[in-house]
Amino acid sequence: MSKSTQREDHLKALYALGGSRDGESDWVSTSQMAAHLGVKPPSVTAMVQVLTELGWAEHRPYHGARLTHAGITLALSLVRKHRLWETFLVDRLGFDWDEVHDIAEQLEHVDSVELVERLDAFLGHPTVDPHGDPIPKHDGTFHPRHDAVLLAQLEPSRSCTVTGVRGGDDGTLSALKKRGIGLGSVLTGEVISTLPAAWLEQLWVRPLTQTESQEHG
Amino acid sequence: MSKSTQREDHLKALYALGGSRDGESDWVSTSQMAAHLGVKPPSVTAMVQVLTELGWAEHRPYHGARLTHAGITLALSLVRKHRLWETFLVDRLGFDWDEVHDIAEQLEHVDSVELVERLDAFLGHPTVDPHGDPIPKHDGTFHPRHDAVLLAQLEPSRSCTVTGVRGGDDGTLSALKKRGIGLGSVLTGEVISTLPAAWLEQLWVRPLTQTESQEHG
DNA sequence: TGAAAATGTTAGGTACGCCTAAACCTTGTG
DNA sequence: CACAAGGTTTAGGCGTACCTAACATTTTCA
Repeated sequence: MSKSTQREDHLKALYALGGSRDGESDWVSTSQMAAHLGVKPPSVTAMVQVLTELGWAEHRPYHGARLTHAGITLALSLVRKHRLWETFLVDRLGFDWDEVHDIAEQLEHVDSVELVERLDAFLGHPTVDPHGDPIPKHDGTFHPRHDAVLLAQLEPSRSCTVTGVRGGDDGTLSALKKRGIGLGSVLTGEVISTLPAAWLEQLWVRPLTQTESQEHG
Repeated sequence: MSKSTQREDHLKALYALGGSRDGESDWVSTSQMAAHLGVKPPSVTAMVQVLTELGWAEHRPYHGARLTHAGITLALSLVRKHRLWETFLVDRLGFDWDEVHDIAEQLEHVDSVELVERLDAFLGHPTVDPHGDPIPKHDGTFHPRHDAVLLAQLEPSRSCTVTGVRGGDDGTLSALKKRGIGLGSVLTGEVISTLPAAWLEQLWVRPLTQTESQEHG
């Protein structure tokens, strides 16, 4: 595809690993990025230097890199594209939520602003993607996530329903599916205690109300 | 995008210029391809040699190149993808038919067989794209084109309706739109005589029956 | 605190796809 | 039938993005 596909991938890695709390992105090491992207650290160093020249990242040698404001804005537009395409693939084409990441990865690099906006409208301006992750709006802001907390933060033995999966690489997603867990699944206290500990930091859930809990025993 | 995007583009150029009558493709010169693709002839020579090694084309130095059977099959699957995406863009996202070529060009390089088949089903297994061009089936065969002939082959002063546009680069398409001509437009003898001669070889039309003609004077 | 271990960057090399310039057919015409 | 004009291929280079190996820095902990 286009020349800038790799730049975009590195930008996204920087966002995926460094996040953006209050418009500031965290420092990320080049080897972290390398692992995330499946390339070797020297390649990342080189690309980070390009991103720096473009004003999308800053690089402190031997310490790491992080996105600038301009970089965050750009990364959010990529995330937006990615999640809109995932929504299309699942809601309209009937893919399972654990199959769509790689395809969306390719679709998100298609270069057309008009396309993204029309896709958004076609999908009815969705606020979350099939993994429950929020879809950034055109201006880069998010729809607020209502009552969701990470499973790890839930009071012990409280029942809840799954509203999202953080990160969401296809490996984890199909593992979840094997256990019969998807968006909207109800998890009771007993079930939760049988889950791999790693998942506690990956599952977004909404605590069930008293009434809802009774329905599920 | 992926490494093979350029190979695919050269393959498509070979198909676009060499066609495929009864499973045989015509010889095409490298400079023709170069002009079509917007690159210089030596680049085409190099790529044609790659396609030859892959078994998708044969190359007679100083004479030209043409697709093998395997190459035709592959080219048809690209054409299929391209036309399905164009159909999606126009029918579902509401683009005009003269805006979609470049976007479809990018979408068609997304690598997923499953995606194409689901898209096809989602669109209701369309047989022609928004330009009226037939969409190859999964097995590489075409739905037969019913009564269509090129405008140049129409009996003089016979009225007809437009069923397709051959080639269909966006320049010609928007010129057509400016004249108010689209799929289904009715052309009378007088109107036809005012059209640029080049279009006579580009417009697929279906002659109107007696009854239909009377409705349009 | 001062190595050893871990991590990060620079150097040098490969593959791909493009370019220009030079060498090479093929062909049409005198 | 030779040779000029045209198009085609080969030769040599450039930019991107990747790699491995060598070098530099930071961190860790004896």
